Amino acid sequence: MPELPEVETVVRDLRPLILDRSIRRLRVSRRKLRNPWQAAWTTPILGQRFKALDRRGKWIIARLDVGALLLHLGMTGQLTVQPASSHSGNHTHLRFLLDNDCELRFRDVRRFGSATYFAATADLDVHLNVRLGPEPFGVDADYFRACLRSTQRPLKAVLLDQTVLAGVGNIYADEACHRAGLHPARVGATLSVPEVDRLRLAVESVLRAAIESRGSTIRDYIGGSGLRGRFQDDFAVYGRTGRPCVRCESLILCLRIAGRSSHFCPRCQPLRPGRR
DNA sequence: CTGTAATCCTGCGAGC
DNA sequence: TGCTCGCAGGATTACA
Repeated sequence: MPELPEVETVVRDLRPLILDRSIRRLRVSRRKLRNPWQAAWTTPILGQRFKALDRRGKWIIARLDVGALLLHLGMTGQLTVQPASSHSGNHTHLRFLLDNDCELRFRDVRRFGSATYFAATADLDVHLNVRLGPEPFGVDADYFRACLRSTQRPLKAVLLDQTVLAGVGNIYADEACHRAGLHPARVGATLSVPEVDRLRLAVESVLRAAIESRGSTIRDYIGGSGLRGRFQDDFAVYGRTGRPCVRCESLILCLRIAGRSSHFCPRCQPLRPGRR
């Protein structure tokens, strides 16, 4: 669920709520996340303070005095700070009690999320760098052109590939293709240089706009302070199958591309490059 | 090597 | 109303 704009919003929300706060206690549910929390990680983090909160792609890095926590929200993850006395919903898997009687809570219905403690931040950097390409802002034009020129995969698959760009998911891949006027099934290598450049700028602009709106809430997503996002109101194609294109009024179609539902306007985003 | 499909999990809406 | 089916924002692995 959460893609880059949602994760960025969570991180921004949480910074003033947890930085320089120490961890008094950690409670772990018995249900296992994708990477089950190891009992051996609990004692080392007790008493430590949150020193920084960063985002890399869709990953959240909470740096402690020693080492760091690496979190991923998966499809339904929620990371919030609430008074420790308040009711924590079901599927709350981690509860970090802070020194101000608030709790940092990790809730995840589908349990596709993960939380890991790295005692050595060098290990964490390696872990991230082998999985992730550059952040999708200010991307080098030659790099992105090379990524597309060398592949037979559809655009949709390239945009979802975290080793090409870190942070784009299904929603923003579709929205970026629409902004660029490119069909999501177009094969990467068939794009002209201006088309590739258009796509790179479209990705950047849609992500910036979504961050401005605190991300998109379809169902589960909430920010670190519990607020919903607003960008779902600005979707041009995602989840708008059968409704008119906001630009040309053609009906939005939905196809399965690269294993994911992909929404596009057949007129604004022709599969065969015609005049446009 | 490159690209696609199955897998992990729960909840919800559509359709019968 | 109640049931089953298919699908959902992600990442990893296993396979063609």
